[in-house]
Amino acid sequence: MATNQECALAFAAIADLLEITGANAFKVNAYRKAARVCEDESSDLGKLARETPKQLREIEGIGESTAAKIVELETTGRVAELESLRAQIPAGLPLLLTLAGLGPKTVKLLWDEAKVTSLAELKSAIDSGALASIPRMGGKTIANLREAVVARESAAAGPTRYRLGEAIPLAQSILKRLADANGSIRVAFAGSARRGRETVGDLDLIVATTDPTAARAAFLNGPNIAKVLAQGDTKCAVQLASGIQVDLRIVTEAVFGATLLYFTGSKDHNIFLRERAIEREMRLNEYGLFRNPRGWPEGKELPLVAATTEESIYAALDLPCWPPELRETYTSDFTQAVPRLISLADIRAELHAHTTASDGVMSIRELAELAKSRGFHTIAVTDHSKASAQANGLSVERLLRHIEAIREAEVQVGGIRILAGSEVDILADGRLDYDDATLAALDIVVASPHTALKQSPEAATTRLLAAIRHPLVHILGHPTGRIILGREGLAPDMQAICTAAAQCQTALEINCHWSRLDLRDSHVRAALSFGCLIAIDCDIHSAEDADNLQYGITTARRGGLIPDHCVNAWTADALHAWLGRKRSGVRLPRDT
DNA sequence: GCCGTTTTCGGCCCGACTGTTTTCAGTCG
Repeated sequence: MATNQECALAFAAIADLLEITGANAFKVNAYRKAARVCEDESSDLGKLARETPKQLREIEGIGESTAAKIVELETTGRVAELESLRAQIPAGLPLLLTLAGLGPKTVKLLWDEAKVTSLAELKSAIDSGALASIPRMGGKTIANLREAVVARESAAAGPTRYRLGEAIPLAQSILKRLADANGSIRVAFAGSARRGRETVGDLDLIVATTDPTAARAAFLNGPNIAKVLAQGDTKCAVQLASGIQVDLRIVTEAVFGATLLYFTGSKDHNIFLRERAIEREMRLNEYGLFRNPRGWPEGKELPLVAATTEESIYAALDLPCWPPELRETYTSDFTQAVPRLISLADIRAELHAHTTASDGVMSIRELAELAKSRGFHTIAVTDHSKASAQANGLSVERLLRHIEAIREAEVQVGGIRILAGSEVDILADGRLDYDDATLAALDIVVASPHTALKQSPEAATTRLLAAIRHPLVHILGHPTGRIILGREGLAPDMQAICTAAAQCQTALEINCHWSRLDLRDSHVRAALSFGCLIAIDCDIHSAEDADNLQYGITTARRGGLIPDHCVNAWTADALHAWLGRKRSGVRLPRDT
């Protein structure tokens, strides 16, 4: 079965190979866009290809040819065009495209003129001096190539990505230095980090300043810079010792919004905006939106329409101001009304937290005080169940004593509801780690998979459905168990999961830790389309985990979540009524 | 290859920086 990721990889590979052959650039772009769209698509492309292939064409960026290739991949496991391209082009060439500063034109040049077909051959061609006679191969270019080869050899295979929770603190520390520089007025990070993608390839920073020289110096003289990649008047780029590339744009305050808009992207959103500007006889670039009437004299300055804020530019284009998290291809229509997305301020309860009773570092009281300080009306204490022995999971006897301690703490702390709960393991076969009588003694049950995370999609689906349909379970915790850039986790049939979760009113969790973000954004979109409830929880083990809420919120916003569908955003009455419904003996579907 | 109140052809976003060049091609975002 072809996964969305496999479809994306196939299209990206076709794009790379076509590019090396010198194919039409728009055709190459179309394949690249198809790859991006496949990666972000929330429905299962393989399933669509099997059952309703016509629906593939309804996806923006998927046309007749790419839809046929998805069907081909699903039914035959291969794409003939990709195999044909691979037969024509040496297998080592696409890797060369990942070298810094090396693009398709140069790869083709090296292949044609120096018979370079692999990284090893490139290296020996550099060392032997064979490149010197090739047009446009000066000393500087060859030296840069040598450096890029060394960098590629020392790095792991493929380009490195960084998780959101690793990248954003880094961005903020550099922004602080820029904000402190003489003349600074505004600073911001943009790019995929601002859009909230779960991993980012680089960081894009913007500073509005009256003293560009000071901003530039503050940036280039920062700590941990391994290499300066570019240093112009308005644009600088460095590579940090950790490997991540950081780009900086230096602008005036008057154009800050236009620059922020442009560098936030996505690429596809920018193209949409610029095309919309053209339709209205305007031009959009990173310096602003300009009137561009037909017949305007060449070279004469265009009249400015808007530039200082993103809002003013969207307004001048007759568009609602789109939140960064939705500026992606999966927003099918940017002219529609913007949903009132959930935000940090909406969250009023934390429903997944651990204490020293299992593997947390805080006491019940400390947890409760932390939750109060955030203005929450409810905190749930959900320590691990007995199967999680590595996390000091609680036996039934310990759990019962823990419940008493929670009741006492609630009285002592005051001013906040402290729920007695458990993060109960979903065993590999779908049974829960406590019996029903024990679970019934709790106020809230979060059921999560922790082991057997490599089981088949079919087994995972059966397992998770059993937990979702269990009348005593409120929340399915980190449903796939994936670790970003670490492990794939379970791959259940999300359609079946969402259908059951909506029917049973069992909430699906977005686990806020930046290494999890599970559900992921595309799963949130799918879940909402089925009418599911969503929980956004920090899975608190220590106080700083509470700060991960921002990443869960960003993921929720990328999924289009509105407060009504998030149990953590409900009033205390609404939340406790929902929790109580599953404790009141109301029959819930278990076998459908 | 995709797309469509200029639709089945003919467009397709726009600019900065680098290096190799004397006016521009390639890469990148």
